[in-house]
Amino acid sequence: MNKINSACALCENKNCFIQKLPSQRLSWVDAKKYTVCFPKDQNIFWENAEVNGIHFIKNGKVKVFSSGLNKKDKVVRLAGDGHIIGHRGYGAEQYPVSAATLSESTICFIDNGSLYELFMTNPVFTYTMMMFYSQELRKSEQRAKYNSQMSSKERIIAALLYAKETFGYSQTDLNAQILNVYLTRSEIASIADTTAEEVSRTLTILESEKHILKKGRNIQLLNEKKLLDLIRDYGIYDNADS
Amino acid sequence: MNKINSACALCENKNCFIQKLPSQRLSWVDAKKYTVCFPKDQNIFWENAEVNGIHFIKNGKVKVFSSGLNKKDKVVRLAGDGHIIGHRGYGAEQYPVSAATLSESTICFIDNGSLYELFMTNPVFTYTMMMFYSQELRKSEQRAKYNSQMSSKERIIAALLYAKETFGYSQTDLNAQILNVYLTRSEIASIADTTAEEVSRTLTILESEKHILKKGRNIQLLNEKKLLDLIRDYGIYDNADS
DNA sequence: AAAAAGTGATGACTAATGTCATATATTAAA
DNA sequence: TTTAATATATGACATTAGTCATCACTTTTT
Repeated sequence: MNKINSACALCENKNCFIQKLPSQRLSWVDAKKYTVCFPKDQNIFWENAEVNGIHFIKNGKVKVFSSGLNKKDKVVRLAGDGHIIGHRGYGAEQYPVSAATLSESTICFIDNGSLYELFMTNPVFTYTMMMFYSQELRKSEQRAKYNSQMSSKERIIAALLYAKETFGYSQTDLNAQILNVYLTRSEIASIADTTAEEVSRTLTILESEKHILKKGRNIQLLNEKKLLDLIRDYGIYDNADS
Repeated sequence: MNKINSACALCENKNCFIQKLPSQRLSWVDAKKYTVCFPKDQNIFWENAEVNGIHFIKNGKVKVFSSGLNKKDKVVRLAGDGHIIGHRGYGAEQYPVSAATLSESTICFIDNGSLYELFMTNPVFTYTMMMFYSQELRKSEQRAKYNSQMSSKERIIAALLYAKETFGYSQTDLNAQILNVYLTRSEIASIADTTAEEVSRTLTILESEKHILKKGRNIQLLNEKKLLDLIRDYGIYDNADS
């Protein structure tokens, strides 16, 4: 967790939201931001903690989740390079969710005050940010819709494709389409709104149907298009863009 | 559907978002907006139609819904006086949802171009709007969370309380807490992510438990607090504000 | 290497809730 | 008013998916 600030202008991550600011503004951000490298499986912020700003993922893998009372945690979102986290809390007193790293991750933080200054002086930036929220809202409700209409099997497939969408395939073995993230059965279950047992069973079925291959802790998607076809009726990826 | 424009400055609805603009800006809006009175059960906009702007409910009752393929429509949101509709679509090509009136409603419309001008020249307005989106996102995910953790009975109670939250009680009989909106069993089911039959059954049970009273087409909440207690564990109304 | 902790797979069982069928109200239309 | 159309209530049944229990397999710790 060392502070490792560097100049936004030189940042290799051009998907970052901050890059949408006028370039002369970037050095101002450099002075305000706070960049930290988190090891794997570390909380970035906690549900119900005070909201102090927004986090920008320079690189890494993050899950955003909220805790049910009796039941297990619910993974609300996966986020990777260039994505924002903590924006759900922005404008509220406390975070409605927690965030934790799924792998070592470098994350930049900008505090509320600095953000407000940016928002007040850069209408296009603010507008872009607002459009991002609008899009997130659409996605959230899209997901709510298919959660209520899909079978557990379909939701599990959707969760696998979502993980692929967010983190892509492993770069070590480019030909094999191996998900570039390790998620426990419980975590997949949580994304897919079901139980770990159901995920185990379903993955076994999907493997027997030659849709996936379980490779140790990792999952290979043998035919992404076919998987997509199994759930396409719901129009999930119609307005996908992240 | 007559155009019935009037001055925003004189509008009795002070909850409207437009009222957050500097007062000298309101007459500018007057020239741009388009106010229409819709009869009951009329579509305001359609899913997949081109998005041309945002609608502001001056007064009335509206449901926002999206159509599943095989299954029935899903009610995404209820909206009343002062609420915005169509903001989900803003920034996208097409509306992800439809909106229809549940009662006669007067609705003001502002086109994309005018909105953009407002957003570029009124940072506080834009910021407020962004915070609204942020809040809607929190609510949407809060709802997704409890949809996945509550029983159907609890979700139906939550739907009733949501209708109360949005439209309040009937003004004709102030002492009786009669929901100020008529929703079919199917519509309630759609809000509560269940079936019309389950709603019928559950309402009968809730009546036998003296929590509600079915009065013809309307529903009376006999003890709102008790109903709230039945679902409070989920923290649904913790950050409620609409 | 052995032990312990965590994770995954799978069978048996249960409970919740969706589906279907039918009867009954209620509202709208003829 | 009669008829038709729509909405609601309720029973019987089917099915999905959750729960519990057990075993096997991995990874980490000692």
